Amino acid sequence: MTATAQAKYKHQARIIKALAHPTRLFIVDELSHGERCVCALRDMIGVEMPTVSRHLGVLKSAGILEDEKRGLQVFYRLRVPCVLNFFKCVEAVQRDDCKTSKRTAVPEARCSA
Amino acid sequence: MTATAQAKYKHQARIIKALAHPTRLFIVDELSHGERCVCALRDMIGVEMPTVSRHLGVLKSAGILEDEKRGLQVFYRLRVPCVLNFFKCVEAVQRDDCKTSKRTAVPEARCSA
DNA sequence: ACAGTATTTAGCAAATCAGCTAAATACTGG
DNA sequence: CCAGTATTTAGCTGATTTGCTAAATACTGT
Repeated sequence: MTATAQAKYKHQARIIKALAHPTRLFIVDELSHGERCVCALRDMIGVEMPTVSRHLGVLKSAGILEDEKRGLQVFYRLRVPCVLNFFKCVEAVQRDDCKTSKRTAVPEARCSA
Repeated sequence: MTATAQAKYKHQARIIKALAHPTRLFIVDELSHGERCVCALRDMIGVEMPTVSRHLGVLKSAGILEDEKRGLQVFYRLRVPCVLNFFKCVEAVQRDDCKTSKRTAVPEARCSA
């Protein structure tokens, strides 16, 4: 593996790693319905504010979210909605279908994410 | 967040976390071209065999890879090819486009992963 | 300016992860 | 069965991550 390839995978891993946490997946899922302030997310998730803030920071610095301060509150929203499609593929992994094998006549449409 | 929702996100996070490492991304990318034995991957990656084996184990137990032993060698292949589409979306995050904003006339096709 | 609210930053302890070496396991050929 | 090769498992150390509390920062309304 060349040095440039290694740098590429490292950068990509950082983005995927930002999604690799239950709380952050919930946040992304929730923000797919529209922007939310930190306090609203904290109420839904049920952890302390600093913890939510840190998770949001991870997603933001990965480039997945963007924020906007309005008054006292900071609102976060999805910056790159295509991450929602990750869910479809993850479900495919869970369902045990969408395999390479030809014998399963699984419609590729369901596995496109 | 309900207990069942929490369990769902936890399981999904485990799958995504399996992909969240440069070496494992390389492995997935490489296996998109066909099955490979552990020794071939080790040569390409340049780390010790046990390390490669561990990475493969992580991907396998997440349900992303499957393996088949033939003689002395173990061959790994993608079990759920849709994970390859992750790369497209990750590139979109890197490119800074595919945003929610309407002003960028970005074709959604490129952002579908 | 002050008091109060929303958020972030700092710093700590527990848990998890990544790579290594050494040892165990699985298979092949003689 | 024995020697040799491919792979996995165990066990260690250092680095990273997570969630917490306490403190700092940013803004609003009076």
